[in-house]
Amino acid sequence: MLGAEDPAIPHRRRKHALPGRPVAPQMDNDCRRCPVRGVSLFGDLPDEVVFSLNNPAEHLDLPAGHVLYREGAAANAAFTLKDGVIKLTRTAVNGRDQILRLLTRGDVMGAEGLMGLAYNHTATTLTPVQICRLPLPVLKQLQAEHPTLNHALLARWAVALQQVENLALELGTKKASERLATFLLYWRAKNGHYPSMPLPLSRTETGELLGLTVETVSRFFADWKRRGYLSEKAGIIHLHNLEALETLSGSESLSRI
Amino acid sequence: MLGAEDPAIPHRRRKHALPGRPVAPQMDNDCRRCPVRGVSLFGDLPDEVVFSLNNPAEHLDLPAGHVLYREGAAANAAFTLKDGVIKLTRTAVNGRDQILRLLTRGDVMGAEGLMGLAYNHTATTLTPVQICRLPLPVLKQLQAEHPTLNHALLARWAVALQQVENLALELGTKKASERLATFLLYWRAKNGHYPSMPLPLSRTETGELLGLTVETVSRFFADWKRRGYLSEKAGIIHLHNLEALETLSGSESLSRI
DNA sequence: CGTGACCTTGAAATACATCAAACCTTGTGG
DNA sequence: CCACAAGGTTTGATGTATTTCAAGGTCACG
Repeated sequence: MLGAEDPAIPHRRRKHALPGRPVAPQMDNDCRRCPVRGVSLFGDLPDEVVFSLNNPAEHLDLPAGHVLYREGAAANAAFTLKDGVIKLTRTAVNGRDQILRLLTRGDVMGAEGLMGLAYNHTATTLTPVQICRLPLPVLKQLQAEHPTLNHALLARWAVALQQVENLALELGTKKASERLATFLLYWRAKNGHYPSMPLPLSRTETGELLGLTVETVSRFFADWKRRGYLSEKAGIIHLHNLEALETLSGSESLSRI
Repeated sequence: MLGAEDPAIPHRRRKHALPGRPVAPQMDNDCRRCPVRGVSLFGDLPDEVVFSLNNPAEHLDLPAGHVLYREGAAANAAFTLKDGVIKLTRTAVNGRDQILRLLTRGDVMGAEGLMGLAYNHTATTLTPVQICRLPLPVLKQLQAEHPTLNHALLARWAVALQQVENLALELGTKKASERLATFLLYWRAKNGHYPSMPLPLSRTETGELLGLTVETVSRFFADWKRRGYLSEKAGIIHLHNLEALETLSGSESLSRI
C-alpha cells in the first residue's frame, strides 16, 4: 500500500512516428500459451476449442507511433492488446482529434467490424506493443459456433461504453484542471496504484484526450510541479501529493488556491 | 424532400416535473401486437417464442418529468421505449449533470443490468412516454435460451457506443455554437428531416447535453432567431436556414460573422 | 391575476485559446 | 564525439469565448 516499488517497464518514448513496418518475430504464435488468454476474449472458451483454433491469430510486434487501422477503413480484423498502450481516436470535421479510449493489456479493438463495415476509430500505438490479430471471418465463425463468445463481447462493449461515458461526463461537466487531475489519478489506478507510472502521452495527446490545448496542459503540469504535487523524468510521472490532486479533480482552479 | 408536411405530434411541454405516478392504462399489453416489435429487441425472435413469452413485459404510460430509474440503483428491469423521448443522465462529483443519450422510439435502456448490478444512468422522461418494462430475470432467461438475442443486444450496444463517442467528440473538439448547431441538425435528422421538429429539451437541458450553461444556449438561440435561421413556437423548432446552421456546425462563431 | 418555472439580456469576471518565441531533449550525421 | 536538426515543452502576452452574477420578462396554470 504505502510507497511500494516502482512499476513496470518505463515504456520508451517515441520521437516521430516511424512508418513502422510490422517487425513480427513470430516468437510464440500459439494461442494456447497466450499470456493474456485469461483476460482475452477467449477466456471463456474451453481448452479444446482453443486447441481446435489452430492458431488463427497472428502475433504482431509493433513500434510506438504505428497506425494499426484507420477510421473509416474497411474492417478486416479485430485485435487483442497483449502489452503496451494504444489510443483510439476520431477526427472532427474541423480537423481536431479526440482520443476516445486508451487501451492497455487485455483490451480488444476493432470488434466493431463484426457489426458494421468500417472501423470507427484510428488505432495508434503509443508504446511498442504486442498484439494479436484476429481476422474477422474467423471471429464471426467462432461467434456462430460458440455463443459464449457473444457474452464476452457484450461484456467488453459494456466496459467500453462506460469508459466513453466517463469521458463525456468529464468533458461536459468539468474544467481543465479538474479533468487533468482526474485523468492522472485514473491513470495511476489503471497502472497499479503505484506512486509512479509511465505516461506515454505527449502534452498534445493529453490535450486531445481532455479537450484542451497543448499549452493549457503544459501550464498545469508546470504549476503542479512547482507546487510539488508531482514530478516527471523520462516519461515516468511521480505523484507526490495525491490529496492535492484529488481536491483538484473535484473543484479547485489554478488561480483560486 | 422540399418543404414536406409538418411532423409528428407536438409533444406537450412539461412544466415542473410532476412526481408522476405511473398512469398505466394497460390498454394493450400483448407483446405480439407491440407496435415496436419490429425495431425492438425481439425483432429477431421467431413468432412462436414471442407467443410463448406470455406477455412478460409490462406496458407503462408515464407523464413528462418522470424518473424511471436512478444511477446507482439496483437494476431490476430493462425497458423499451415505444413512444416519447427519454434522457439518460449522470451526475458528476461537482453536482453538474450530463445528458449522455437521448432515447426515442425503439430504443432500449437499463440493459446494463444484465452485466452489472446497478443502473449506470438516471432515466427521465422528457415527454409523455409509452414504455415496455421487462424484468431482468426474464431477459436473462431469454438470453440463455435464444442466443439470437445476444446479437440484438450487441447491435444495440454498438449503436449506443457510437452515439456516446459522437458526443465525446463534440464536447472535446468543438465550441458552443458548433455543438448547438450540430445538435439541432442531428435532432432534425432523427425526427424525419422535416423543417420542423419538437424539441422537448429546456434550455438548461440542452446545456446539460452540450456542456454549456443555460445562458449560453439561450444567447445562441436568440441570436439565430434574430438572424432568421430558426424560429420556435410551443416547443416546436422550425429551421429556416439549414445552410447557415451547417456552416455554423462546422466552424463559425457568433461574433465573427 | 398571482405565482413559479423558464427564458432572455446585460455587465463583469475568468478560464482557456491563440500567437509567438525561447528552451529542452534526443537522435543523427558529419 | 560534437553539433545540429527536429519534435516536443515551457513561458509570456494578448484576445476572446464562455461562465458567472444579477435582474427583468414571459408564459402557463391554479
